[in-house]
Amino acid sequence: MPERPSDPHSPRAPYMRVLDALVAEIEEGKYEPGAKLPSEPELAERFGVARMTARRALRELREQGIVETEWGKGTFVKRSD
Amino acid sequence: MPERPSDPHSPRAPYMRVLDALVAEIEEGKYEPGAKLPSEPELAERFGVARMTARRALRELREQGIVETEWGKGTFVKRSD
Amino acid sequence: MPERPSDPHSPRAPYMRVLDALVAEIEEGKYEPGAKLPSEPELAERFGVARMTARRALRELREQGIVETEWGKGTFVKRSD
Amino acid sequence: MPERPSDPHSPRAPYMRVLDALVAEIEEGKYEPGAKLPSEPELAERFGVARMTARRALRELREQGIVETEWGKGTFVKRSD
DNA sequence: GTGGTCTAGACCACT
DNA sequence: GTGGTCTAGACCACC
Repeated sequence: MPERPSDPHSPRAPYMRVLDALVAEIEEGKYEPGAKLPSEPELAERFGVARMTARRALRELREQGIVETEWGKGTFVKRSD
Repeated sequence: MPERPSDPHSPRAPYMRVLDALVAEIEEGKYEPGAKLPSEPELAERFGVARMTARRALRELREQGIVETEWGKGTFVKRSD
Repeated sequence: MPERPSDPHSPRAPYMRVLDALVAEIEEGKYEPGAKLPSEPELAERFGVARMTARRALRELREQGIVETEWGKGTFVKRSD
Repeated sequence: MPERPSDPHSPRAPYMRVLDALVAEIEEGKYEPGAKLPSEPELAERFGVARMTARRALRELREQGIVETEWGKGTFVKRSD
């Protein structure tokens, strides 16, 4: 449950828009546990942001324990939810 | 299977982990001058990395003058330390 | 299935046994045009030969224009049969 | 797509083809001292090789002291020729 | 957006 | 059966 409504009145960093969208899609089950998220370039293009921004969103997801990243392979939704 | 093939948060890149381990073992005398190091596939399996990563560590050892590589034979600890 | 029985009386180089078997399988359609042949280690194990022997058979197939090899990818049955 | 990504029968490995071409262009003055070489992905596409192969050629140029690489910026022809 | 590192797998050249 | 090179793609650290 997103306790983070994207309030257009409160300035919100672009990476949070990506983050929120990914969190929502994971919760909706679009990306099931174990599934691979889109690559950084794909996320960047899809959300119309710089690659750094996509990376930052993924890092946030990682630090929140929602996904796991494996070098050279990709970023995956954690199974141990 | 290695539980965590490589931790992106680790302060040292995977190839440095392999490098450090080999340097330590050579210094400890596990591999004496003239001795043959394990083959690249063996190192890869032992450290849970791709062969290219094992190769990267061996290249570093070679450039540091610690080992010598002979085509089709293997990598050996240098005698002229 | 092998229409080229390996006659123990006529001395036949080991690589030719592999070669004959592969030619037969390609003609039988086991490997269709564009299909990937087994890798060198796989052929070596399957026929109980050294890897060099498997390689030599593949090279022969290549020189006969039956297959094409792409570096880093594999060996494939030619489409322009 | 490149018609023949790399010919295994070629006397020179693919990375040497890239290396030779770059050396020639630098000597011809196409890239003057201080100039930036094309990026790795660009070289890879131009020569029809994998990025690692383009990198291999650049590494050779670097070790020969012909170019310098700056992190996150690019590879440049050395001024102190 | 670059160069740096990594995965996983293939074939090549040589001993 | 080793080290050498290659493919095709990923993420990382830095500018």
